[in-house]
Amino acid sequence: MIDLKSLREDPDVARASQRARGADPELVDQVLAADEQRRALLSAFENQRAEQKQVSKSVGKASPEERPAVLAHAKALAEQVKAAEADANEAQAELDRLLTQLPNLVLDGVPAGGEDDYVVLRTVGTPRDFTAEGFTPADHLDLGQRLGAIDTDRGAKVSGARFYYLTGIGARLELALLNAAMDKALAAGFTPVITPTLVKPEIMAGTGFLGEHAEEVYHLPTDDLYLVGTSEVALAGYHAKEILDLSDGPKRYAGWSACYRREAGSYGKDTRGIIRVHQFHKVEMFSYVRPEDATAEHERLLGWEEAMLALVDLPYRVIDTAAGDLGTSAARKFDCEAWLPTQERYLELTSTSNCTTFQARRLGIRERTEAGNRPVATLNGTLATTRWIVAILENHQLADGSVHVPEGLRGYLGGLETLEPVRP
RNA sequence: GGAGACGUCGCAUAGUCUGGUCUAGUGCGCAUCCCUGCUAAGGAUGUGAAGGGGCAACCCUUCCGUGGGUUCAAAUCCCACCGUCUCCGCCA
Repeated sequence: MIDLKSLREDPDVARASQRARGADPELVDQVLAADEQRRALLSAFENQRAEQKQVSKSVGKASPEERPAVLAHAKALAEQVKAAEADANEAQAELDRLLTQLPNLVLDGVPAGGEDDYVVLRTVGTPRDFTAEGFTPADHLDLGQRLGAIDTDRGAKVSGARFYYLTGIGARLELALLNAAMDKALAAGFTPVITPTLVKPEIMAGTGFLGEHAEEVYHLPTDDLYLVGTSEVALAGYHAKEILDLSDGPKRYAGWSACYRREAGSYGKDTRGIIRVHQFHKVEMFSYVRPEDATAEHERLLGWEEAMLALVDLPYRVIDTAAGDLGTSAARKFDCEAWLPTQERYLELTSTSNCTTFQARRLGIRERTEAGNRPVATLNGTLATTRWIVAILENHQLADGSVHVPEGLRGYLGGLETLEPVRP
């Protein structure tokens, strides 16, 4: 949710933001109109209510002779107030409805346009030349099956398409990755957290995932709970309705959780292997910072992501996501994409978003300052996910189907240097 | 799953039976000031949140776990839900 007061003062910023996202700038004016309506009806209600309270109070003091007249007056007022309140509530609901449709304001410098209008900030590392090495790389599923690491057939048998088992070295590899990520986070001063993965509607809505992309989220109607698509949700909700003290610097949490995504609307996309799945694990960084520190924190989160990519020795690029491809809550987003040899394309491995005060305002997360309480800024970023296994297997494979273990991970795999196939 | 108790302004607590003077009292804590010749004691004032109006001083509305209801009027009465605790049952 964006700030109504600043929207009133300077609606052009919001209109420009909407245009950059390829969204409708008209929505801004609808919000402003609804706000005006709401304030008018609210004032009317409050004035009537104040009068009613006065009259009501005088009932007790009235003499027996006056009482019937006063009571009648009070009764009439009560009717009016009830109607006025209903009108004011309706106007408030309409404003809320419109306001929650408005996504966060994009920051200056974010490229305008849609999914393909990203800007490449840098490219790090060099993809291997498999032609020069004299063999055709196998894809991650072939490699994973030969290593006895990935079993998508049984995943489909038990749970359906886009489910999988990680077995043997596959399971160990995921634990190694996530443990490495947790260690990195710990070293950077994050508090490790294992989060709930089922959350209440208000938390899911507060993080902005029930807007346009509500279809992506699993919902359990019997209990009215949502399965999180990332621990960002639970970590954003962690301090909901709290007033924080950020005088000692940002509050940083590293969440470890399973993540669930319906992948609605991605039929036929990335159907092979474990690139796009309904359930995976992730270590996620989450920061609560003062609004003026958000941009610097965003750079720091990106830095820690790149350090993780360096640890597993993958070639990647960093992109500045275009406005139209930002989530509802994000004001800016950087993705790190690793090179995927068999598809000759880059694959998103991490994503870090600066949500400015958007989530905090919805969730009621504030900090106390001299000038009063104000919403904080929230940011998130990926440190590792199950998907990283895809890039690690493909980029570090050898001609015989074995896989070289990047040095940074060996300590988490009992010193193992090579993953050996268990079948041809 | 069954039975019961409880949920009040940072913390503690009064108020709920018997609806109106609750504009929610008191203590602690905190802040500012005063007094005091001293690592003490005392005194005064202030002390939450959200929203609205006003150039401003300031005023108004809402909030007593949440949401409904009864009533001219609800912290107080009724209903549902949530949470905490105790006991019993069941089970890891």
